[in-house]
Amino acid sequence: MDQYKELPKTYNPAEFEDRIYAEWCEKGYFTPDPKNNAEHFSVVIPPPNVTGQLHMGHALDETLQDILVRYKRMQGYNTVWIPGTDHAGIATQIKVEERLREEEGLTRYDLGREKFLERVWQWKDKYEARITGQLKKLGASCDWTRQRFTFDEGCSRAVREVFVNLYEKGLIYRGNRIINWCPHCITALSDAEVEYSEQAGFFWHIRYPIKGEEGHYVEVATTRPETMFGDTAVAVNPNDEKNAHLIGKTLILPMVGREIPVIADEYVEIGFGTGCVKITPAHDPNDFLVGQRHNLPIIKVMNDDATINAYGGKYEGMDRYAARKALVADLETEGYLVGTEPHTHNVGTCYRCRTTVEPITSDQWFVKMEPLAKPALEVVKNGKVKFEPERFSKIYINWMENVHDWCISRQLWWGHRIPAFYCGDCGEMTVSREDVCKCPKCGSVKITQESDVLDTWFSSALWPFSTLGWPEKTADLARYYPTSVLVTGYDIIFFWVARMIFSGLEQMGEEPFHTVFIHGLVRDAQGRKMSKSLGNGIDPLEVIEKYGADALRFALSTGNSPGNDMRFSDEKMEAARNFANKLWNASRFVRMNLTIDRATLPAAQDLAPEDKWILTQYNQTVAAVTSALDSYEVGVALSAIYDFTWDVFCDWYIELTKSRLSEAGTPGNLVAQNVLCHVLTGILKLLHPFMPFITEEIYRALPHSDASESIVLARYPAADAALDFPEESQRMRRVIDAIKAIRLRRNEMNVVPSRKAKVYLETRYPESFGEATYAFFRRLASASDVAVSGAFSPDVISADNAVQIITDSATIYLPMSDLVDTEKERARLEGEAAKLLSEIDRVSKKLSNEGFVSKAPAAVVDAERAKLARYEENLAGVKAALEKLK
RNA sequence: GGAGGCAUAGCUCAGUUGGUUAGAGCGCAUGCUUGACAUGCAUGAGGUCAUUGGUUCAACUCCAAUUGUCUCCACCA
Repeated sequence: MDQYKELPKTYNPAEFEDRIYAEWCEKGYFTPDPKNNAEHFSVVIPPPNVTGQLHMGHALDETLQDILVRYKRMQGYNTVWIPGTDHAGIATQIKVEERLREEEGLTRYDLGREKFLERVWQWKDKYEARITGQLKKLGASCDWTRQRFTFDEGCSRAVREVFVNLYEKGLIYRGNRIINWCPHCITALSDAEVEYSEQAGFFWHIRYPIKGEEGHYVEVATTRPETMFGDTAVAVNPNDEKNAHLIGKTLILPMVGREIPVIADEYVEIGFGTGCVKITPAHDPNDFLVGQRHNLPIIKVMNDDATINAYGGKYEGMDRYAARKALVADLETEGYLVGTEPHTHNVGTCYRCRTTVEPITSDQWFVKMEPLAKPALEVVKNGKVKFEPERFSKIYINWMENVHDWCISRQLWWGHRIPAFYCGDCGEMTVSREDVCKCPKCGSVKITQESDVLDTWFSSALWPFSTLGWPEKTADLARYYPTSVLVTGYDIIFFWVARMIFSGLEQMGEEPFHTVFIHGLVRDAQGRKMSKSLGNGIDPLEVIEKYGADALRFALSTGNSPGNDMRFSDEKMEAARNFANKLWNASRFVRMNLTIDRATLPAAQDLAPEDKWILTQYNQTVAAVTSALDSYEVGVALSAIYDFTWDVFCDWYIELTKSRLSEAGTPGNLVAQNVLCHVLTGILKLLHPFMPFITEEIYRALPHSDASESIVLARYPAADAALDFPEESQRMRRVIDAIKAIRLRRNEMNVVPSRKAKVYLETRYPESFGEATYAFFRRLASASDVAVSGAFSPDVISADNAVQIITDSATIYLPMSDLVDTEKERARLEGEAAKLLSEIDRVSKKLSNEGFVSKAPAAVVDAERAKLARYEENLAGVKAALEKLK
């Protein structure tokens, strides 16, 4: 066998991980065979932003996806995982601008739109390459022949198509509405892009003089006094007895001198503050609505960079905060300031640059959400799209039910330019799939394209079908849409998942995926969010370098339960690496004992009891792992593999085979080799989706009987009823229990392993303790010899010359009387008897409960009865032992 | 204001439809170079499963309330 080779003495992932990944790519394993007519399993990657590099959150996301993808691929599905990156409009533009400023002292305006965009494309190429490199390091089995970018030609065509579609249906409109404005990024933001944070501020109480009533004022309170330049009314609640008389009066805006009316609107809460609210339609979303109801003028007092404009009079040109300070001082001097009180409130900030956003009226493009939200709600409510875990569907529904129209225009340069064209002569606007050079209305060629670009999430929303070639009717689209599962963190349900769902439904008429598998955040060892500002981020590449990609993947998937955050620590990495090392060494041991060059599972009649036992355990593990993976319980699946590998296979089965392995050339030796090989190969396959590299490396070194040259293509194990041997498993269980009991007693008595003692086994199950098992006692229980009998006569072994151990299936005597303190021994036995008595009491009470016996399932009742019998038997044994002791 | 999560061993966390004596990793203790692994082997100590009540023959598990804690959404000038 040509792949057959030695495993190096130490586990050194760096030695083989890159090499193996390169081979996988070269062989094209990740590109699905077009002739494979099996059911499809398709996944699109949540495209990482080309702003930088992958962090631990990405590593978790990709690991989970790769586990599912590899699992399904091994199960024979026509599997594809489409990789790609996101152009990340604002985020990337900010990064490039920052670098431009730092390195060349330039702004984007210095370069101009075209030159600046060239720089961004250069940046994109660099970081996209870096990200794909990281994905490969991690072992992600993406189909790189299908790699995409949200701003590539195909995606751009898709974006344009969707935009025009929605526009033609009246679902995209242009309007002057209040939006969130980031004065630093100089662009509009959608609601989702605003993050609120508590900030300390003040309530300024200001009085507005009533016209014609010298000495009378209306008092209002505000947290943003500088917006008063844009006040166009003061509102009171018409049902407010205290203030109703003010309605219809005219006020004079202090410092400005403009006259504004007092209006009635129920939006004002009676009893809160003075009950009088200044209305600034241009700078507050609620005031904007009030303004619409009362046809109030909209006076915008700020420029795009949040400096005050001409409406601010002498404050013109000042920054909003400087103007606020100056204005408050002036109001105080002039006697308009009634008071200042500290106030903490939630302030909206830009999710990219943290600048406080300014609500501002502006001409922007919007997507009308109501008609889109309806079907998007429906598919989640009727289960066509399932969230895993289910609770996230509530969060989704709650958001979708309260969604506002989506502001999609951004005053940026980096992004999909809105396909609206304006005629310089007649002012006609044309929205078109093709670039417009001539005005369709007046024929003028003075055409300019809308300079705004689209929200980056507009293109990500199309990702599940734009990556498959839409709007072309491609084979991929027919085969892989809808995709099978979307894996992502709960933090982008609104930004992305929701928008993909309504976009998919609207454009494709079908939901973009059936399942949304949500995971939590990766936190640091103290449970804090990893962030740049805290500097507690951990670079996945550094971890891979130190421990290997497999260990990183293991650490990220073990103990991970869907939707829950997890902590990441060095400790976890060490545990992961130790497991990899364990597997490596166990494999090395198996490998060095092999003489066969092809493993085949022996016929049942040739198998030893321990073989049947391990096969049964293995089979149960396979069933547990597949069922866990089928329900996205990645952590549960992995822990089943871990336990089986370490505790069952390594700690027991390998030990149990050692005597047969030492007898070269015997039939038993060959059987042991074959079973070892079979089970180890099975472990590798079960584990491959989680730890792809080490499993591949070992797989190639084993003489397994699979036809496939790579474990990537091997068939995932399936539970097999023919491998269940309950009878033999039970027998083996008794032997193992006896060995453990002996070890325990010896340990309690501080007997060193080198001191051997004969084991006398008194048992009702002599068939469980056949001569073949004696070697196990010698090897694993420090037995010098073994004798088995239904009952030993007192002249063979008696209590005063032996330690007695009572187990469920045997009474064991160890002739080590010199080590026994009779008093201690009696105390121990009495303690055991007491414990058994209390258990017997508990169980018999349960069994004498009429309700339990009649209503509980028969199997449960039977189990309790068996338990009672066992306890009673053990108690009799303990009592007999006590008897003998005196 | 609305919604949701979490609360289990010293620490970090599992516990898949209610049913053995509630598990793991790390840490701790004791003993071991027992044919691969000290990144190891063996053995052990350690938990009233936050509190209270309810449903049930049976509750760590389901329901309600309470307390603590974290998060999301909305946002009152």
